[in-house]
Amino acid sequence: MNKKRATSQDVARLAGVSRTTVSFVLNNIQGVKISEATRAKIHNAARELNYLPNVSGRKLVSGKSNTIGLVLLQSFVQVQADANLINVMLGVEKAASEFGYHVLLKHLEKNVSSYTHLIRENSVDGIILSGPRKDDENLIRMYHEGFPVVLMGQLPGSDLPSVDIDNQKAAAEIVSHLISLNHRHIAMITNAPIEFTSAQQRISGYQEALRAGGIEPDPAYIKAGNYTPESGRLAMKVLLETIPHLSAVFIASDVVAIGAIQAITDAGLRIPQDISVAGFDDIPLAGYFTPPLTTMRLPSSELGFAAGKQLLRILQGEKLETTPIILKSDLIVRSSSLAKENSR
Amino acid sequence: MNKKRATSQDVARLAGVSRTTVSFVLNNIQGVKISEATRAKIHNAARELNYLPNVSGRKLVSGKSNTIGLVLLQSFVQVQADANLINVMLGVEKAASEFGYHVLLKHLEKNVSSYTHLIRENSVDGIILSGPRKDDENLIRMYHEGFPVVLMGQLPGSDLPSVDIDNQKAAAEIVSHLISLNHRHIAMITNAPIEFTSAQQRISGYQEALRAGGIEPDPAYIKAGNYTPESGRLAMKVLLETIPHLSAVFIASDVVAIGAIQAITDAGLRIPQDISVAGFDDIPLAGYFTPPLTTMRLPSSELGFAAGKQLLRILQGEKLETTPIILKSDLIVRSSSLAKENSR
DNA sequence: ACGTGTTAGTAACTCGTGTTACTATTATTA
DNA sequence: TAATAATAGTAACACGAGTTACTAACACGT
Repeated sequence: MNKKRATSQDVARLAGVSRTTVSFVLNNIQGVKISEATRAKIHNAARELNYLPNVSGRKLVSGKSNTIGLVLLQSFVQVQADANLINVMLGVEKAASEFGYHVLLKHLEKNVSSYTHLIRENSVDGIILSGPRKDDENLIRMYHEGFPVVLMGQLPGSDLPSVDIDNQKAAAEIVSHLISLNHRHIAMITNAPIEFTSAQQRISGYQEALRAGGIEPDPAYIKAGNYTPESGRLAMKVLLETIPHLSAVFIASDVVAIGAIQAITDAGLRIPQDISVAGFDDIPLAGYFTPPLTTMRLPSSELGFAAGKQLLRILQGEKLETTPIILKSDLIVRSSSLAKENSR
Repeated sequence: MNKKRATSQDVARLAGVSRTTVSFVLNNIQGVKISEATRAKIHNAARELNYLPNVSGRKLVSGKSNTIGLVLLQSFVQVQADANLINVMLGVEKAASEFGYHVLLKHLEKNVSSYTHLIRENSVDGIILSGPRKDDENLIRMYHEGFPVVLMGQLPGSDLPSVDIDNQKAAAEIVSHLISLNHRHIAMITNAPIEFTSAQQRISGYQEALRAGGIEPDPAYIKAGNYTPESGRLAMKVLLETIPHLSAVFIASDVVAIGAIQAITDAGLRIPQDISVAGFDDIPLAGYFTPPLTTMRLPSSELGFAAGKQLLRILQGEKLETTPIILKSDLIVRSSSLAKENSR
């Protein structure tokens, strides 16, 4: 059935040389003298036998796996709702394959610290951790023991290498946009439960922008979403019922926003004439919402690519400053936000 | 910096036994007599040293990598637009981890046959191929040489193991739904360029349903989409301009559908009063379109899980019939489809 | 006392590769 | 011509496990 795959021994035999020479030639080792003639013989033999080095053997001696782990700690719903995640993953994969690395995918909803196994058993050389949790004391210890890790998203108070967007600044920017349209009563729905770092940072940005615009933030204006459209619908319903004069809402996730939009429409209000809506993420469908959604575009595949590259640098032994890499996001203005008439 | 990880030799030394004994005990080999006392000593030593077997060493002798490859052949836009893909991926990962396998992720937009390397160099034991191309003659040869492969989606005319939905039946089902609502002039927009198998199968289903309803299919009623909302918008625009009496449209992708919906709305027509719309996929946002979209729900994570499980069965040496595994999809009726008044 | 079994364990080999240290041959120089 | 250097290549070891074939020690029955 399955023909035995050729080993370097087979190549050596066919070329009439030693295995050592084969290794030297095929790996193109510098500073070793081998005649052009034998080199050619070896290359021919390798081609004829369809030889590919067995990675296990190679790994064993090198101690490296040439593989990086991409570990997703998000819950299943969270992963499902994150339309940008696939881009992040492909970005990581792209960075890895440019360096000749493979990507091992791991989803750990529970048993959250078992990713350490991956490194300790030498399945991967390093890990990109998406969705790190604050309560993961394991992680910081690992890092200080020298485990190569790069975080997607930040862990406040730690000095681990990370790649992220500036959530606070991005949130501030889009809320400023709403303020510049004369809105004063601006509510917010978070992307995630408020204990999550990204939610907190986006809240901070929202508050920062309000203060900069001379508006005192009111906690009652903030409701928590949890990734899903339904959570947005419910949060928006509450906001509409409890906040008078509401004229704009910033929803820190496009997916949550579509639920909020439905709640607004169901309440008989028009977007943007009665209420302006701004989202966050710029998922591929955002431009096709009713109405098309003003939002912040995140550089998702760039995030993945940067994280991959950063990890590979670490693996290559480069010493690099541990300042987080922050990529910038762009305000995309569409028709869901509109200058407020003085009426309402 | 990075403390050397313990080897089985270290464990043996600490327990005062030979490495062989350590291997026997930790792998719980049946039919080997080792006293309870030594067993305990070894387990204690292993725990104390935090011992994990190095996979490279293990792979080398076993010839197995305990890893399966998940290879995506879709183009970047195709991946981005496929909101269900992430579920498929997690489904595969779940199946793999239940069997103690890892998942290697590979995206090959070009250089499409280089996935064979993965197996030949022993990086993975088998492959799940998502988005197989018909022109990949490589693939069939590989399969007959005994390479373990499972396809996501079918390759017509081949007998490779595959996991898929019944595209034709699902399309027929949703078109029948439209017919049951008295629609007679039903157009279609494909999910992908028509050379793609899934597009062809869905077209067949559409035509089958029409014929079953006593309607002769008209090629002019079919336009091709290419994964994106924009392609749906353009296709729908053409349909609206060229097809008289049009009262319903089946769009074989929810993402493409949202573009079509925009085109319909832009033309001043109402959904579903003027035109009924049905999609395909039931992406998480489909219930929040304006109006909520009637569509077919695909068992995406089940597809991934089934594919993973099937591959693992093959790797376990089970001989199984090569009939494709077909999972069923469900009609989800929402408000974008409505019975036709006799007026229009 | 002798052979036979059983128990508890180990030495030595294997997997496929990378790499160090060494040798045999030929060419060059004093 | 003898000493030296350069060239072309190899033997032997290492990596960390799994596994086969073997042995030493003791118990048992006759």
